[in-house]
Amino acid sequence: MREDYQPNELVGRDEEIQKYQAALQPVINGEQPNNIFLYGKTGVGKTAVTRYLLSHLAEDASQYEDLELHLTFLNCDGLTSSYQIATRLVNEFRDETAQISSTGYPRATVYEMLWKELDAIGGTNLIVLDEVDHVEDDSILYQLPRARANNKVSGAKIGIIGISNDFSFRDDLSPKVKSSLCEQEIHFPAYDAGDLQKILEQRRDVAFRDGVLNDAVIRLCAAYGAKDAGDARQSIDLLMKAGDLAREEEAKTITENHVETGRHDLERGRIEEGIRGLTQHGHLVLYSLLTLHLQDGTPVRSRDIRPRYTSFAQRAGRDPLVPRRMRDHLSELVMLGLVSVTERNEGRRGGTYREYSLAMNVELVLSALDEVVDEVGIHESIHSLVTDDIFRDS
DNA sequence: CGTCCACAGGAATATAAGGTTC
DNA sequence: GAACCTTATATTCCTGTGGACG
Repeated sequence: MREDYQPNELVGRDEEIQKYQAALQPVINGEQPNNIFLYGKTGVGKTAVTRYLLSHLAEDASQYEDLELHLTFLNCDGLTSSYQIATRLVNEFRDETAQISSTGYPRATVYEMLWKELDAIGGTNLIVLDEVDHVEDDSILYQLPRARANNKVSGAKIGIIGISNDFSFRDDLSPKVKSSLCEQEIHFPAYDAGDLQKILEQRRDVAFRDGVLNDAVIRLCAAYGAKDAGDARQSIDLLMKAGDLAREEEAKTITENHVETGRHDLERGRIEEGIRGLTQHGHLVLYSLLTLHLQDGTPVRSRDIRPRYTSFAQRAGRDPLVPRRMRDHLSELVMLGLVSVTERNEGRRGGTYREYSLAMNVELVLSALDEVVDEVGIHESIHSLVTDDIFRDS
Protein backbone atom coordinates (compact mmCIF):
# COMPACT_ATOMS: atom_id res chain seq x y z
CA MET A 1 0.00 0.00 0.00
CA ARG A 2 2.86 2.33 0.66
CA GLU A 3 4.19 4.80 -1.82
CA ASP A 4 7.20 2.64 -2.62
CA TYR A 5 5.29 -0.55 -3.25
CA GLN A 6 5.92 -1.67 -6.76
CA PRO A 7 3.34 -3.91 -8.37
CA ASN A 8 4.77 -6.24 -10.97
CA GLU A 9 2.01 -5.37 -13.33
CA LEU A 10 0.87 -1.86 -14.09
CA VAL A 11 -2.77 -1.40 -14.98
CA GLY A 12 -3.77 0.35 -18.16
CA ARG A 13 -0.42 1.87 -19.05
CA ASP A 14 0.61 -0.46 -21.85
CA GLU A 15 0.85 2.18 -24.51
CA GLU A 16 2.86 4.54 -22.37
CA ILE A 17 5.21 1.79 -21.29
CA GLN A 18 5.86 0.87 -24.87
CA LYS A 19 6.70 4.43 -25.87
CA TYR A 20 8.81 4.83 -22.80
CA GLN A 21 10.77 1.68 -23.51
CA ALA A 22 11.45 2.81 -27.02
CA ALA A 23 12.71 6.12 -25.70
CA LEU A 24 15.08 4.31 -23.35
CA GLN A 25 16.46 2.02 -26.03
CA PRO A 26 19.62 4.08 -26.67
CA VAL A 27 20.72 3.41 -23.11
CA ILE A 28 20.94 -0.29 -23.81
CA ASN A 29 22.81 0.39 -27.01
CA GLY A 30 25.33 2.41 -25.05
CA GLU A 31 24.48 5.54 -26.97
CA GLN A 32 23.78 9.02 -25.73
CA PRO A 33 20.44 8.63 -23.91
CA ASN A 34 17.35 10.58 -24.87
CA ASN A 35 15.99 13.21 -22.60
CA ILE A 36 12.44 12.28 -21.75
CA PHE A 37 9.62 14.43 -20.53
CA LEU A 38 6.60 12.87 -18.86
CA TYR A 39 3.49 14.76 -18.09
CA GLY A 40 0.06 14.03 -16.69
CA LYS A 41 -1.98 14.79 -13.61
CA THR A 42 -0.97 13.60 -10.13
CA GLY A 43 -1.35 9.93 -9.38
CA VAL A 44 -1.64 8.63 -12.93
CA GLY A 45 1.38 6.38 -12.73
CA LYS A 46 4.21 8.54 -14.06
CA THR A 47 6.49 7.84 -11.16
CA ALA A 48 5.38 4.23 -10.79
CA VAL A 49 6.04 3.48 -14.46
CA THR A 50 9.41 5.20 -14.26
CA ARG A 51 10.53 3.18 -11.27
CA TYR A 52 9.27 0.02 -12.86
CA LEU A 53 10.99 0.54 -16.18
CA LEU A 54 14.25 1.83 -14.78
CA SER A 55 14.67 -1.03 -12.37
CA HIS A 56 14.19 -3.42 -15.25
CA LEU A 57 16.58 -1.38 -17.32
CA ALA A 58 19.18 -1.56 -14.58
CA GLU A 59 18.74 -5.32 -14.49
CA ASP A 60 19.21 -5.62 -18.22
CA ALA A 61 22.21 -3.33 -18.15
CA SER A 62 23.94 -5.40 -15.52
CA GLN A 63 24.08 -8.27 -18.00
CA TYR A 64 26.34 -6.34 -20.29
CA GLU A 65 29.92 -6.03 -19.14
CA ASP A 66 30.62 -2.77 -20.88
CA LEU A 67 27.43 -0.99 -19.90
CA GLU A 68 27.70 1.07 -16.79
CA LEU A 69 24.36 2.58 -15.79
CA HIS A 70 23.71 4.92 -12.88
CA LEU A 71 20.25 6.00 -11.85
CA THR A 72 19.50 9.05 -9.76
CA PHE A 73 16.03 9.90 -8.49
CA LEU A 74 15.36 13.36 -7.23
CA ASN A 75 11.99 14.65 -6.19
CA CYS A 76 11.96 18.38 -6.71
CA ASP A 77 9.09 19.00 -4.33
CA GLY A 78 10.17 21.80 -2.03
CA LEU A 79 13.06 22.80 -4.27
CA THR A 80 12.44 26.08 -6.00
CA SER A 81 15.59 26.82 -7.93
CA SER A 82 18.13 25.19 -10.20
CA TYR A 83 20.69 26.01 -7.57
CA GLN A 84 18.93 23.80 -5.06
CA ILE A 85 18.60 20.99 -7.57
CA ALA A 86 22.30 21.21 -8.28
CA THR A 87 23.31 21.10 -4.63
CA ARG A 88 21.01 18.16 -4.00
CA LEU A 89 22.46 16.29 -6.94
CA VAL A 90 25.99 16.92 -5.75
CA ASN A 91 25.00 15.56 -2.35
CA GLU A 92 23.42 12.52 -3.98
CA PHE A 93 26.70 11.72 -5.66
CA ARG A 94 28.95 12.45 -2.72
CA ASP A 95 29.19 10.37 0.38
CA GLU A 96 28.10 11.38 3.86
CA THR A 97 31.40 12.96 4.80
CA ALA A 98 31.58 15.43 1.93
CA GLN A 99 28.08 16.89 1.79
CA ILE A 100 27.68 20.53 0.90
CA SER A 101 25.20 23.04 2.28
CA SER A 102 22.32 24.33 0.24
CA THR A 103 23.43 27.97 0.14
CA GLY A 104 26.59 29.99 0.22
CA TYR A 105 28.50 28.92 -2.87
CA PRO A 106 28.50 30.88 -6.08
CA ARG A 107 26.26 29.20 -8.61
CA ALA A 108 29.12 28.39 -10.94
CA THR A 109 30.99 26.63 -8.15
CA VAL A 110 28.08 24.29 -7.55
CA TYR A 111 27.91 23.41 -11.23
CA GLU A 112 31.65 22.78 -11.24
CA MET A 113 31.23 20.35 -8.37
CA LEU A 114 28.41 18.63 -10.19
CA TRP A 115 30.42 18.16 -13.39
CA LYS A 116 33.30 16.82 -11.39
CA GLU A 117 31.13 14.26 -9.65
CA LEU A 118 29.53 13.16 -12.88
CA ASP A 119 32.89 12.78 -14.53
CA ALA A 120 34.16 10.74 -11.63
CA ILE A 121 31.21 8.39 -11.84
CA GLY A 122 31.32 8.01 -15.59
CA GLY A 123 29.13 5.63 -17.56
CA THR A 124 25.57 6.44 -18.47
CA ASN A 125 23.73 8.60 -15.96
CA LEU A 126 19.98 8.81 -15.99
CA ILE A 127 18.75 11.56 -13.74
CA VAL A 128 15.06 11.51 -12.89
CA LEU A 129 13.69 14.86 -11.82
CA ASP A 130 10.27 14.18 -10.39
CA GLU A 131 7.89 17.12 -10.12
CA VAL A 132 10.24 19.40 -12.06
CA ASP A 133 7.48 21.95 -12.37
CA HIS A 134 8.32 23.07 -8.83
CA VAL A 135 11.57 24.66 -9.94
CA GLU A 136 11.15 28.20 -11.08
CA ASP A 137 14.12 28.70 -13.36
CA ASP A 138 15.31 26.29 -16.00
CA SER A 139 19.06 26.88 -15.89
CA ILE A 140 19.80 23.35 -14.66
CA LEU A 141 17.56 21.91 -17.34
CA TYR A 142 19.64 23.72 -19.87
CA GLN A 143 23.02 22.92 -18.33
CA LEU A 144 22.64 19.23 -17.58
CA PRO A 145 21.74 17.94 -21.03
CA ARG A 146 24.45 20.06 -22.60
CA ALA A 147 27.21 19.40 -20.12
CA ARG A 148 28.81 16.97 -22.50
CA ALA A 149 28.46 19.10 -25.59
CA ASN A 150 29.90 22.06 -23.74
CA ASN A 151 32.89 20.03 -22.62
CA LYS A 152 32.04 20.34 -18.97
CA VAL A 153 31.88 16.60 -18.68
CA SER A 154 33.73 14.09 -20.80
CA GLY A 155 33.45 10.77 -19.02
CA ALA A 156 29.73 10.54 -18.48
CA LYS A 157 26.68 10.35 -20.70
CA ILE A 158 23.78 12.18 -19.17
CA GLY A 159 20.08 11.70 -19.74
CA ILE A 160 17.35 13.66 -18.00
CA ILE A 161 13.93 12.30 -17.30
CA GLY A 162 11.62 15.13 -16.26
CA ILE A 163 8.27 14.40 -14.69
CA SER A 164 5.65 17.09 -14.38
CA ASN A 165 2.06 17.35 -13.19
CA ASP A 166 1.61 20.60 -14.90
CA PHE A 167 1.51 20.66 -18.65
CA SER A 168 1.78 24.44 -18.84
CA PHE A 169 5.24 24.03 -17.35
CA ARG A 170 6.39 22.64 -20.66
CA ASP A 171 5.03 25.64 -22.54
CA ASP A 172 6.76 28.05 -20.21
CA LEU A 173 10.19 26.57 -20.79
CA SER A 174 12.54 28.60 -22.90
CA PRO A 175 12.71 27.24 -26.45
CA LYS A 176 16.25 25.99 -26.14
CA VAL A 177 15.41 23.99 -23.04
CA LYS A 178 12.19 22.72 -24.52
CA SER A 179 13.91 21.31 -27.54
CA SER A 180 16.45 19.39 -25.53
CA LEU A 181 14.42 18.29 -22.52
CA CYS A 182 11.39 17.37 -24.53
CA GLU A 183 13.06 15.20 -27.16
CA GLN A 184 10.72 12.43 -26.19
CA GLU A 185 7.41 13.29 -24.64
CA ILE A 186 5.01 10.88 -23.10
CA HIS A 187 1.59 11.88 -21.95
CA PHE A 188 -0.12 9.98 -19.15
CA PRO A 189 -3.90 10.33 -19.29
CA ALA A 190 -6.01 10.15 -16.14
CA TYR A 191 -7.33 6.81 -14.96
CA ASP A 192 -11.03 6.20 -15.26
CA ALA A 193 -13.03 4.54 -12.49
CA GLY A 194 -12.54 1.13 -14.09
CA ASP A 195 -8.75 1.41 -14.12
CA LEU A 196 -8.75 2.61 -10.55
CA GLN A 197 -10.87 -0.31 -9.54
CA LYS A 198 -8.43 -2.76 -11.10
CA ILE A 199 -5.54 -1.07 -9.35
CA LEU A 200 -7.28 -1.28 -6.01
CA GLU A 201 -8.18 -4.92 -6.58
CA GLN A 202 -4.54 -5.60 -7.26
CA ARG A 203 -3.59 -4.07 -3.93
CA ARG A 204 -6.34 -5.92 -2.15
CA ASP A 205 -4.81 -9.21 -3.16
CA VAL A 206 -1.48 -8.38 -1.56
CA ALA A 207 -2.49 -6.22 1.38
CA PHE A 208 -5.74 -7.57 2.75
CA ARG A 209 -6.89 -10.92 4.00
CA ASP A 210 -9.64 -12.57 2.00
CA GLY A 211 -13.15 -11.36 2.67
CA VAL A 212 -12.13 -8.23 4.53
CA LEU A 213 -12.60 -5.99 1.62
CA ASN A 214 -15.65 -6.23 -0.62
CA ASP A 215 -16.26 -4.90 -4.09
CA ALA A 216 -18.62 -2.14 -3.04
CA VAL A 217 -15.93 -0.55 -0.91
CA ILE A 218 -13.42 -0.76 -3.72
CA ARG A 219 -15.89 0.79 -6.10
CA LEU A 220 -16.46 3.62 -3.68
CA CYS A 221 -12.75 4.37 -3.31
CA ALA A 222 -12.30 4.18 -7.05
CA ALA A 223 -15.22 6.52 -7.58
CA TYR A 224 -13.73 9.13 -5.28
CA GLY A 225 -10.38 8.86 -7.01
CA ALA A 226 -12.00 9.22 -10.43
CA LYS A 227 -13.94 12.23 -9.27
CA ASP A 228 -10.75 13.96 -8.23
CA ALA A 229 -8.96 13.78 -11.57
CA GLY A 230 -8.26 10.06 -11.84
CA ASP A 231 -5.73 10.00 -9.07
CA ALA A 232 -4.69 6.48 -8.12
CA ARG A 233 -2.53 7.61 -5.24
CA GLN A 234 -5.55 9.20 -3.65
CA SER A 235 -7.72 6.13 -4.06
CA ILE A 236 -5.05 3.95 -2.53
CA ASP A 237 -4.53 6.31 0.38
CA LEU A 238 -8.24 6.32 0.98
CA LEU A 239 -8.44 2.56 0.94
CA MET A 240 -5.48 2.32 3.27
CA LYS A 241 -7.01 4.83 5.64
CA ALA A 242 -10.30 2.95 5.66
CA GLY A 243 -8.36 -0.21 6.44
CA ASP A 244 -6.57 1.47 9.35
CA LEU A 245 -9.87 2.68 10.76
CA ALA A 246 -11.39 -0.77 10.50
CA ARG A 247 -8.41 -2.32 12.24
CA GLU A 248 -8.51 0.24 15.04
CA GLU A 249 -12.06 -0.63 15.88
CA GLU A 250 -11.35 -4.31 15.29
CA ALA A 251 -14.05 -4.63 12.69
CA LYS A 252 -14.17 -7.81 10.66
CA THR A 253 -14.71 -6.07 7.36
CA ILE A 254 -14.16 -2.67 5.88
CA THR A 255 -17.41 -0.83 5.28
CA GLU A 256 -18.49 2.15 3.24
CA ASN A 257 -18.67 3.94 6.54
CA HIS A 258 -14.97 3.51 7.09
CA VAL A 259 -14.35 4.99 3.68
CA GLU A 260 -16.44 8.04 4.44
CA THR A 261 -14.74 8.59 7.76
CA GLY A 262 -11.40 8.00 6.11
CA ARG A 263 -12.14 10.61 3.52
CA HIS A 264 -13.01 13.08 6.20
CA ASP A 265 -9.79 12.31 8.08
CA LEU A 266 -7.63 12.64 5.01
CA GLU A 267 -9.27 15.91 4.10
CA ARG A 268 -8.66 17.17 7.59
CA GLY A 269 -5.05 16.10 7.35
CA ARG A 270 -4.61 18.01 4.11
CA ILE A 271 -6.08 21.14 5.62
CA GLU A 272 -3.89 20.87 8.65
CA GLU A 273 -0.87 20.33 6.48
CA GLY A 274 -1.68 23.35 4.39
CA ILE A 275 -2.30 25.61 7.36
CA ARG A 276 0.88 24.47 9.02
CA GLY A 277 2.85 25.69 6.04
CA LEU A 278 1.47 29.20 6.17
CA THR A 279 3.24 32.20 7.65
CA GLN A 280 1.77 34.02 10.61
CA HIS A 281 0.35 36.65 8.34
CA GLY A 282 -1.27 33.87 6.36
CA HIS A 283 -2.93 32.71 9.57
CA LEU A 284 -4.03 36.23 10.43
CA VAL A 285 -5.63 36.63 7.02
CA LEU A 286 -7.37 33.30 7.51
CA TYR A 287 -8.66 34.33 10.92
CA SER A 288 -9.96 37.54 9.39
CA LEU A 289 -11.88 35.69 6.75
CA LEU A 290 -13.09 33.17 9.29
CA THR A 291 -14.60 35.78 11.58
CA LEU A 292 -16.18 37.60 8.68
CA HIS A 293 -17.67 34.30 7.60
CA LEU A 294 -19.11 33.77 11.08
CA GLN A 295 -20.77 37.15 10.90
CA ASP A 296 -22.25 36.33 7.51
CA GLY A 297 -19.89 38.89 6.06
CA THR A 298 -18.77 36.63 3.20
CA PRO A 299 -18.28 36.69 0.31
CA VAL A 300 -16.02 39.62 0.87
CA ARG A 301 -13.63 41.62 -1.29
CA SER A 302 -10.07 42.12 -0.18
CA ARG A 303 -10.40 45.75 0.82
CA ASP A 304 -13.16 44.79 3.25
CA ILE A 305 -10.99 42.09 4.75
CA ARG A 306 -8.25 44.59 5.34
CA PRO A 307 -9.56 46.44 8.43
CA ARG A 308 -10.23 43.17 10.20
CA TYR A 309 -6.82 41.88 9.25
CA THR A 310 -5.11 45.07 10.32
CA SER A 311 -6.62 44.96 13.78
CA PHE A 312 -5.72 41.29 14.16
CA ALA A 313 -2.17 42.00 13.13
CA GLN A 314 -1.86 44.78 15.67
CA ARG A 315 -3.35 42.61 18.35
CA ALA A 316 -0.74 40.00 17.54
CA GLY A 317 1.98 42.64 17.75
CA ARG A 318 2.80 42.47 14.06
CA ASP A 319 2.97 45.28 11.53
CA PRO A 320 0.16 44.70 9.08
CA LEU A 321 1.28 43.92 5.56
CA VAL A 322 0.65 46.15 2.64
CA PRO A 323 -2.57 45.36 0.64
CA ARG A 324 -0.70 43.91 -2.29
CA ARG A 325 0.94 41.37 -0.03
CA MET A 326 -2.28 40.60 1.78
CA ARG A 327 -3.79 39.66 -1.57
CA ASP A 328 -0.89 37.27 -2.12
CA HIS A 329 -1.80 35.53 1.10
CA LEU A 330 -5.41 35.35 0.05
CA SER A 331 -4.41 33.72 -3.21
CA GLU A 332 -2.38 31.23 -1.28
CA LEU A 333 -5.41 30.30 0.78
CA VAL A 334 -7.32 29.84 -2.44
CA MET A 335 -4.62 27.54 -3.79
CA LEU A 336 -4.83 25.41 -0.68
CA GLY A 337 -8.53 25.06 -1.30
CA LEU A 338 -9.39 26.63 2.03
CA VAL A 339 -10.94 29.63 0.42
CA SER A 340 -12.96 29.99 -2.73
CA VAL A 341 -13.09 33.00 -4.94
CA THR A 342 -15.35 34.51 -7.56
CA GLU A 343 -14.31 37.21 -9.92
CA ARG A 344 -16.72 40.10 -10.11
CA ASN A 345 -16.92 43.10 -12.32
CA GLU A 346 -19.10 46.11 -11.88
CA GLY A 347 -17.65 48.11 -14.66
CA ARG A 348 -17.34 51.79 -14.28
CA ARG A 349 -19.14 51.69 -10.95
CA GLY A 350 -17.07 49.12 -9.15
CA GLY A 351 -14.30 47.87 -11.41
CA THR A 352 -13.00 44.31 -11.25
CA TYR A 353 -12.45 42.65 -7.92
CA ARG A 354 -12.59 39.21 -6.36
CA GLU A 355 -14.88 38.02 -3.67
CA TYR A 356 -13.53 35.54 -1.16
CA SER A 357 -15.40 33.13 1.02
CA LEU A 358 -14.51 30.20 3.21
CA ALA A 359 -14.59 26.96 1.24
CA MET A 360 -14.35 24.67 4.23
CA ASN A 361 -16.35 23.82 7.24
CA VAL A 362 -15.57 26.40 9.96
CA GLU A 363 -15.06 23.89 12.76
CA LEU A 364 -12.65 21.94 10.60
CA VAL A 365 -10.51 24.96 9.82
CA LEU A 366 -10.66 26.20 13.37
CA SER A 367 -9.60 22.88 14.85
CA ALA A 368 -6.76 22.68 12.35
CA LEU A 369 -5.68 26.17 13.37
CA ASP A 370 -5.96 25.01 16.95
CA GLU A 371 -3.28 22.40 16.32
CA VAL A 372 -0.98 24.96 14.80
CA VAL A 373 -1.43 27.72 17.37
CA ASP A 374 0.69 25.88 19.92
CA GLU A 375 3.53 25.39 17.48
CA VAL A 376 3.60 28.90 16.16
CA GLY A 377 2.60 30.68 19.35
CA ILE A 378 1.97 34.41 18.98
CA HIS A 379 -1.72 34.51 18.23
CA GLU A 380 -3.44 32.64 21.05
CA SER A 381 -5.36 35.77 21.94
CA ILE A 382 -6.82 35.95 18.47
CA HIS A 383 -7.60 32.28 18.47
CA SER A 384 -9.56 32.52 21.70
CA LEU A 385 -11.21 35.67 20.44
CA VAL A 386 -12.46 33.77 17.44
CA THR A 387 -13.49 30.79 19.50
CA ASP A 388 -15.45 33.06 21.81
CA ASP A 389 -17.09 34.49 18.75
CA ILE A 390 -18.52 31.09 17.95
CA PHE A 391 -19.94 30.76 21.43
CA ARG A 392 -21.57 34.13 21.13
CA ASP A 393 -23.09 33.07 17.86
CA SER A 394 -24.55 29.82 19.01
C1' DC B 1 -18.58 53.17 -28.68
C1' DG B 2 -15.29 55.09 -25.91
C1' DT B 3 -14.46 55.93 -21.00
C1' DC B 4 -13.05 54.70 -16.69
C1' DC B 5 -13.44 52.16 -12.16
C1' DA B 6 -10.97 49.36 -8.78
C1' DC B 7 -8.76 45.91 -8.30
C1' DA B 8 -5.52 41.75 -10.30
C1' DG B 9 -1.24 40.50 -10.59
C1' DG B 10 3.72 41.12 -12.96
C1' DA B 11 8.30 42.96 -12.09
C1' DA B 12 11.97 45.16 -9.84
C1' DT B 13 13.92 45.93 -5.51
C1' DA B 14 14.80 45.67 -0.47
C1' DT B 15 15.74 43.25 3.79
C1' DA B 16 17.09 39.73 6.91
C1' DA B 17 18.62 35.29 7.80
C1' DG B 18 20.94 31.43 6.37
C1' DG B 19 25.47 29.98 4.37
C1' DT B 20 30.71 30.04 2.15
C1' DT B 21 35.64 31.47 1.67
C1' DC B 22 39.81 33.79 2.71
C1' DG C 1 35.30 39.64 10.21
C1' DA C 2 34.79 41.31 5.42
C1' DA C 3 33.14 40.06 1.02
C1' DC C 4 30.11 37.47 -1.33
C1' DC C 5 26.44 33.73 -2.06
C1' DT C 6 21.10 32.13 -2.11
C1' DT C 7 16.41 32.35 -0.32
C1' DA C 8 12.04 33.77 1.72
C1' DT C 9 9.30 37.42 2.69
C1' DA C 10 7.74 41.99 1.98
C1' DT C 11 7.41 46.58 -0.46
C1' DT C 12 6.98 49.66 -4.28
C1' DC C 13 5.60 50.72 -8.67
C1' DC C 14 3.33 49.50 -12.31
C1' DT C 15 0.41 47.85 -16.47
C1' DG C 16 -3.72 45.18 -17.70
C1' DT C 17 -8.61 44.48 -17.93
C1' DG C 18 -14.03 43.39 -18.23
C1' DG C 19 -18.00 45.51 -18.54
C1' DA C 20 -21.42 49.30 -16.74
C1' DC C 21 -22.13 53.93 -17.73
C1' DG C 22 -22.89 57.89 -20.37
